[in-house]
Amino acid sequence: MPTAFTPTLDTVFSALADPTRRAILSMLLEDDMAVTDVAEPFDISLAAISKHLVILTRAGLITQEKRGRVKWCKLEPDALRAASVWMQGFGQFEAVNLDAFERFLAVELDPPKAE
Amino acid sequence: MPTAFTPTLDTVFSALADPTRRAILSMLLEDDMAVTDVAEPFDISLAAISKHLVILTRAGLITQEKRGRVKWCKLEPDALRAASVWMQGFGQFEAVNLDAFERFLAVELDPPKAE
DNA sequence: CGCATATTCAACCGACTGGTTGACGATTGC
DNA sequence: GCAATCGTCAACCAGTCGGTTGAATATGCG
Repeated sequence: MPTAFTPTLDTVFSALADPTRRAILSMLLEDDMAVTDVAEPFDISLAAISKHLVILTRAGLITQEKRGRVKWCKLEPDALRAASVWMQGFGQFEAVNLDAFERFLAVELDPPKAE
Repeated sequence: MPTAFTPTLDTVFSALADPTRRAILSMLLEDDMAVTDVAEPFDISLAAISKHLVILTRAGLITQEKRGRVKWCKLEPDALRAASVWMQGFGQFEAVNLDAFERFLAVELDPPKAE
């Protein structure tokens, strides 16, 4: 049974490290999809896709809901927040010599625009 | 020899997927460090740390410069930009909140500091 | 009911990972 | 010169990863 997974930076970053999984996430940005439809554009087996979806689920990046015999995959972008925050701790790295907390405040007051 | 590494999302995310490597990056936020000093707080061999530093270098997250017999490690936070932008595509996470920052502190700045 | 569809399970495979140890080249300092 | 220090290299190991195939489990449909 799906015990309550507690996504960590480890699981999130390693889930994101695979290009197939990132592509799946991008697809789910458009809309929820069934497992078979997720698999369709890829050249690998359905079982392999199923495993990727398990990994994304354990990372909290998607949820899956079974309706009838179809399992729908839904993006959960909130799971990226902790990782994003972690990275932003490094992002504002100007010449100023800020410690981690000051840097965080700077990010919070003036969030970087993803250009 | 400055082999032109072309850091990809793959290399960056998989570099970030390891807690030891994230801890190293956090340590380098404070200041540049020699390899031996990077290794000091960890319970693993110097050779293992050296391998981690190679992975961080190939991801573009740090650079290393040898002065005398000491090799200095320097954080290169710009390498996070592409990954950060990619993640921003999924969530309009507005300004980060304090909960998220506390998780950042608890999880990532917890590991032992090198003095 | 019986068959097709949707998805996972189980076993297996080769490649990669993170770790070890010991030897090694380079540099420093007595 | 010689010994200690800094860091990497090479070989090895156990475990994980991404993939396969084939069987199994649900569910829907005619």
